[in-house]
Amino acid sequence: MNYKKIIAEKIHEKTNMGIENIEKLLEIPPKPEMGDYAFPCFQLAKTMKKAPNLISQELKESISKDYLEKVESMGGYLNFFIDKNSYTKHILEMVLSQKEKYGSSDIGKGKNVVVEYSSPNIAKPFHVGHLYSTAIGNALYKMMKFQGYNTIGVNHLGDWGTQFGKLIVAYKRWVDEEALEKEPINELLRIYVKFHDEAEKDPSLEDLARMHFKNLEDGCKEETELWQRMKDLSLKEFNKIYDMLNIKFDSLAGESFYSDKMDAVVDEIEIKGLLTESNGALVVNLDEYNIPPCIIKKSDGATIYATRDLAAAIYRKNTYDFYKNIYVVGSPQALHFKQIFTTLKLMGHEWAKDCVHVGFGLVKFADKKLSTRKGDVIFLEDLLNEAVSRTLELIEQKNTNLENKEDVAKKVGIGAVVFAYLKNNRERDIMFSFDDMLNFDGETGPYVQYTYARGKSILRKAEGFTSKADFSKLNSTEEFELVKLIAGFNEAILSAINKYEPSILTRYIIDVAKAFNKFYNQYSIISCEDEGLKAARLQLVEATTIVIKNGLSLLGIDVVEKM
RNA sequence: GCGCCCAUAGCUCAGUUGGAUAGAGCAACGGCCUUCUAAGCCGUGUGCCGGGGGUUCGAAUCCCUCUGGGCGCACCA
Repeated sequence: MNYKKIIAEKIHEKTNMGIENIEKLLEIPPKPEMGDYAFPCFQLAKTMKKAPNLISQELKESISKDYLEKVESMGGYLNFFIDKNSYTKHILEMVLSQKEKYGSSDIGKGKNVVVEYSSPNIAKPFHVGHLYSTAIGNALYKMMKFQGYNTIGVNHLGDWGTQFGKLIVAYKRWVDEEALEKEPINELLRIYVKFHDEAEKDPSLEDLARMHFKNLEDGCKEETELWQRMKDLSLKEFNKIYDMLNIKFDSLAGESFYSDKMDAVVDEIEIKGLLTESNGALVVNLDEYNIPPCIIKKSDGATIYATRDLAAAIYRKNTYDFYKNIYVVGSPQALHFKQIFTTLKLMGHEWAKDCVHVGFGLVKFADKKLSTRKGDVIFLEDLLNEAVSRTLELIEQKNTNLENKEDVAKKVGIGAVVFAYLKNNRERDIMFSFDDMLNFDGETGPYVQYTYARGKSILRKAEGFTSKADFSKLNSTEEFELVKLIAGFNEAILSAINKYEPSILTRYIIDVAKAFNKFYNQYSIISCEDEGLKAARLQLVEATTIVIKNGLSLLGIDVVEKM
C-alpha cells in the first residue's frame, strides 16, 4: 500500500496533471500537525490561471476521501491527513511478519554488483583512514545485498608496485628479524620510513628500488619470496581488524593478481591504436576529454597502477558480468578513475558507463594530513581498542552488574566508531578526534544501541502478554510519527543506495531512535491499563527494535540485548 | 596556471533534489529517576545560510562573479 501513489491518483482525477509529476511534487509538511503529505498548487496556478489558494480550496472539496482522515487547504498547499488506524495496523503487521527481512526487496534480482573497498596496502599499517573506505564499502555491499543484488565484495589489496622495490631494499639493509616476528607492521613501517629518510640523502636508493620491483615483476626468486613473506605477515594483521569489524570479502584479488593479465591489456590498447609514446612512457592520450594522459607503462617498462586497474575492470566484467562496478576509494583519486573509465570507453567497452567511483574525504588529525611516509599515523587497531576500553569503563560506572561486559563493550565501542564514520556525507573530511568520536551522548552509535536495548528490555518483561492490539487507540502524535518513520525504512535504504551514501541510512536510524525515545518517555507501556492499547504499543516497540537491528546490521554494527 | 570539491548557530553537521517560520547533536544553563535501562527525556539562547549579482510566484538549494579553504594535475598508489 503506497499512500503517495494513492494521493497522487486522487489529485490526478481532478486535474490534468500526470501521476508521476504529482508524485514528484508531493512533499512532507514541515510539521506533523500540518498533515502527512502536502501538495503545492503553485504549478497548477499557471495552467489553470487561478490563484493557488483557490485551487487548493476547490480540490479540498472535490477530492475523494478514501484512506484519508481529512484534507485541508492551507494557503497554496493542499494537506492530506491519512487514516491513522488502518495505516498503523498495516505497517506494524507488515514489520512483525517480515522481521529480519523487513526493509528488503528484490529490485536487484539477477544483477551482479562488484564493490571494491578497504584495499589496504600490504606492509603498511591499517590506519584510521582505511576505515572510511571499509565502512562505506561494507555498508553499500550489505544494503545492496538486502535489496536482492548479487554483491561481490572485493578487497583490492595494494600488494604490487614500486613500493615493494623500496621495501625490499629496506629489508635487506635494516630489518630487525626479531621485531618483524613480534610486530610485523610496525617493523615494516619503520624500515619503510627509514628508506624515505635515507633516499633523501642518497637518491640512488630509488633506482635500486625500481630494479628490485622490475625483478619482482619478472618473477625472480629472491624478490618473490620476500614479497610473499611481507604479504603473509600483513594479511595476518589485517584479518585481526576485519574480525573486530566482522567484515568478510568474497575476493582478495589485489594488484598482484593482475600481474600476469597486464600484457593482454597493453596489447589490446595497442591493437585499438590508442597507445602512444610520450617522454619514454607509453600512454593513452586523453586530450580530447581535457584530462591528462593515462600512463600504461613507465619509461623503465614496468606497469603502473592504472594498467592494473584497467586489467582488473576487464577481468571483473568477464568474470562477474557486472551491472555496476563500484570503487570505494578516496576522492583525491577522482582524476585517476576518470582516466581509467575514459580509457575503457575509448577501448570500445560500452560497460565503462557502469563503473562508478564512490569517493570520500580525508581523515584529518589536528589539521595534519596523515602520511605513511613520515610514519605519522594512528593505527585503527589502537582506536578500536581505545573505544572498547572507554566503553568498558562506562559500563563499570553505569551498569556494574551487566553480564558479558567485554562482549557488550566490544560491540558498543566498535559500533560507535563505525557509526561516527557513517554519520556524515562521505565527501566531507573527518576531523579526527578521540574525544569527539568516543563521546557517547547524543546522535551516536551507543545512543541507537541503547534505544534498542531499552526496547528489548520492555519486550522481555512483557513476554507472554497476548491481548489483541487495538490500533485505533495508538493515535498520539508521538506514536504516529514513529509509525511513519518505521514505514519509510525501505525508502531510506534505496535512497542511500542510489546516492552511494550510507549516511542517509545512518541518519534515518537516528530519527527512528529519537522518535522512539520521545514515545518511551511520555507513555507507559507495560503498566498501560488498556490492554488493547498496551498490545498495540508493544507491537510498536517490537517494530522499532526490528528496524534498528536491521538498519544497524546493514551498516555493519551489532546490537546488544542489554547495556 | 588549469580542473574537481567545499563554505549553514561558539564547535561538529542535517536540510527530503526549487517550497510553508532554516533544523539536530555537542558545549552552557535549568528541570525530570520509590513506576518500562537517566548512554535517556523536557525546557532556555544563538544565524547577513561566506560577499555581490541574476533566474523564479518562491532560492540555503539553480546560473554568473568575487573572497576564503581543501584536493588533484604523467612515470607513487
